[in-house]
Formats: sequence, C-alpha cells, structure tokens
Amino acid sequence: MRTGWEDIRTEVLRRIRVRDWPLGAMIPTEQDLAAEFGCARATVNRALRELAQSGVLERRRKAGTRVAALPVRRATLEIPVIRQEVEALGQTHSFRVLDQTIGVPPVPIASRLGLGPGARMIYLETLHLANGQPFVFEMRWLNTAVLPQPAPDFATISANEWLVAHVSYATGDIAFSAAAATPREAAVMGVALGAALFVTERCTWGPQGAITFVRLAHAPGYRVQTVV
Amino acid sequence: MRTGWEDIRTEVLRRIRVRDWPLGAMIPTEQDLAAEFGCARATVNRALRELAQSGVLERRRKAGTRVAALPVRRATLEIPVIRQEVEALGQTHSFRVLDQTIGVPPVPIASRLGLGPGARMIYLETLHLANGQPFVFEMRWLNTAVLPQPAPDFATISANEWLVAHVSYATGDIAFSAAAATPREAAVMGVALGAALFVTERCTWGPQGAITFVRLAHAPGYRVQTVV
DNA sequence: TAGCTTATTATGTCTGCACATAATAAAAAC
DNA sequence: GTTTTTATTATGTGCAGACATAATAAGCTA
Repeated sequence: MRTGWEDIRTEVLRRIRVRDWPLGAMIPTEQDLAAEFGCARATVNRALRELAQSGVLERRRKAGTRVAALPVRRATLEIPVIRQEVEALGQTHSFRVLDQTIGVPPVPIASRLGLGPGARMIYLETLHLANGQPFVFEMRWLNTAVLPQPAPDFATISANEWLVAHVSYATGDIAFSAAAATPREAAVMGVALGAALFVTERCTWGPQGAITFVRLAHAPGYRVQTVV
Repeated sequence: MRTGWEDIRTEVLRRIRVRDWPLGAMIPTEQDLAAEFGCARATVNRALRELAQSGVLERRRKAGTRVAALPVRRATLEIPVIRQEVEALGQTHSFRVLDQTIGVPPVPIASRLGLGPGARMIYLETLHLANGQPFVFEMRWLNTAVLPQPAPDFATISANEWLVAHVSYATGDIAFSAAAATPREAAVMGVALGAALFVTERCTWGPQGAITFVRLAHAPGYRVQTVV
C-alpha cells in the first residue's frame, strides 16, 4: 500500500488534532515531510495545499507552513434552482408571476449592482409554490442592457431557470439574513405580518456587467444546510 | 508569458460563458486541451479539477468531462469565531455567561448529536456583546464525556474559543434559518417579542463522538455573506 | 546604528513520464 | 439474442527534476 496524498492529509490532520503540532505552530517543510513519508514533494504539496484551502493550515512562501491559530471554519453550501429544491422535497413546483414592469430600481439595489441611478430595469415579482403552498416570494431586477434577446415570456419559464440556461456562469455573491414579513409579503405568502422570514439576496454579474439582483423571501420553516 | 493553470481555468470558464461549450456538453480531453494550450496534461488537469470542485464541470473516468447541465452553485462561507467577527466590525467584544447548569438535553438535540436520551451535558447560555450592545445569544450543550479535562471557567474564556483551541478540528454541520424571538430571547437581547432573528445551528463531532450543539440567535440586521 | 543590497530558502508551479482506476465499447462465448 | 470477457480510453495520481516567486535573514555600506 502506497502513501497517497490523501493519506498524508489524514496523517497531518491527525497530528494537529492530537496536538503533536499545536495551534499556531510551524510544521516541517515539504521536503522534510516528503522524506519522512517516502514520497515526492509534489504529493506532500497536494495534501498541504488542500488543508490550507480548508483553513486548517496557513502557508507563506519562504516563511513556511503553520497550523492556523484561530481556525476560520469554511462551510460549503449548495444553492440549487428553486424548482430542483422543491422537487427534492418530493413536492410539485409551480409559480405565478405577480408583476412585471419596467422601471428604475431603488438606489441601494442599483448601487450594489454598480449601475448608475437612471438605469432602467425589468422588475419581476414571482411567487413559487410547492404543492400549491407558497414556498418562496421572489423579487427580481433584470438589467435589460445585458440580457440576451429576445427575452422570453416569464409567465411560462421561471426567470431563475431561463437565466441559468441562457446567461449562465456568471460570478455573484449571496447574502443570507432574517427579516420580518412586510405587508405585501404577508398577503402574498399567507403568513402573519411581521413573521420571521429567511431571506436570500443574490447579485449576479456577467462579462458585460450586472445581470440581476434577486431577493428571495422563504416561507417559515426554511433552512439552509451545509453539505457534509 | 507562459500559460499557467489559472489562465487555462479562465479560458475554459470563458468558453462556457460564451456557450462555445454549451451546458451539458462534453469538452475536449485533457490531452487535446494540453496540446491546444501548449502545456503539460497535469496543468490542464489542475485547472479542470478546480472547476469540477466548484461545480462548473462534471468529470468521470473514461467518460470524460462535461459542462454541468444544471449548475448547482456552490458557495463558500467563512464562519469565524464570534470575537473575531465583532472585532472585524471595529467593535469591542465582550460576553456574559447567563446560565451554566448540568442536565439532560431535549430529545431533538440529543438525537441530532447521536446521543442516548439519558446523556448528561453541560448547558451554557452566553450573551455576546459588541460595543456593549447585544450581538448574539448563544445556547450551547456540551458533552462532558468527551471534553478535555479540566474544563475551564467559561466566564473567563468563551466556550467558542476554548473549544477551538482545545478540541479543535472536528467535523460538523451548520444550518441557517430565521426564527421569531422567544420571550427569553426578546428579554435578553432587548428586541421585540417575535422579532425576526437570524439563527445559526451547529453540531460538532470529534474523534470520540459528539462534542457540542450550539444555537446562535443573532441580533436584527445580521447577515451572512459569501466570500467572493 | 540605520538603511540598502544580496543570498538563502520554502512554497508555487510546470514538465514529461508512468502506472492505476474506472467506465465504456468491442469481441467472444453461450 | 444475451451474457460474459476483454480491450480501450479518459481521468486520477504518482515521481523526479527544474525554475519562479516571495519573504526572510545575512551582509555590507554609509
């Protein structure tokens, strides 16, 4: 049985856990470890690189490698398309477009997307249902300037999926928070005014600039969980 | 200027964005790409491996590499220690232990940690303050069976940090949700009853079993954001 | 002593080659 | 025609060597 990079990763992790190598301490160089494990430096490198990426180690050229002093945990979340999310629960997904207009977005949203204050965008309000029950209330601003033409009928295909299929692979950031249900949200989703809703906000940029801002207000009981 | 693996990753991503390589389509083999870019196969491999890890590509031996059909976005969050989080905002962190007892945890918590119904645990209630204002209300159950002895005075050092420094590097899962403030939370944090709070729940396991369950109720306005 | 320049060194990355592994396609056996 | 066996092939991982890069330490100068 050879020692692969995963074995080395495991062994390094073990030594850290057992405090063979305490928090904040330097660990041997790649060369030394390679000699100890009887493998190439590249193999050790692969193992240590992965550990650094997950926040367990801190590496700097010439300075060497040390065990992270205050290990910042890194968690990975999966953000699926809403339809998939509903269907994964064994329920049926449907949606209704409640509003579709063209107008100027609120300043905070425009500035977050890096757009001027006069930019005109499509505003879209969609209610997603799971087995007919309100699941997510979606408020979306779309940048007409960068959308592929022709734009579809959003009553037929969810903006969510159309974007994934036609704009695709853009960068973006996601933020999670909690908010009290506004009167509109309460009415649309059938919850009490002020109910605690889980809110997801996403900004998406493509090669040509900001594409969309979306705010999702999830029905009570919604949870986001890390992948194990 | 040489072509490094990051250049290749960028170029591959570009081709996917531009739909040179459509969603779900196969892309050339590592060998072909290496020939095209004029580099070693290992370099291409490094680039494609990273893209597969972030969910953009799907790879299978012999079958080849394809662009993910339903791009499940993967986002990475950083979960720092609370003190770090407060100090990163330029504020001063302090905390008060409100309760410390020994008892049997509620069944849902015990079962989530994989413990029997009779397990005795330390229960700890801590209020974290930022510049003297309530920041997080922490409810924590600690498994006495696996804690390193001696346990410290949790009024002096936050359980959060002591665990990181003394138990360290365990696996765990994290869940986010929104909840209405309970009477106790409302009183402790000085918010209205039923206010929308952002809730983080974490289970942590070590080599010898479940270590701790913690529920953090964050003050209104709290956001979790992905690292860009 | 302070400030600048010059080794030194650990990690970062690349190359070219090799073999392992898993999944598919083709061939053979029934 | 169906099942089993045997290539074939793309990715996964390994090795040894090389050079690049960045940060530190040592040495030198003013």
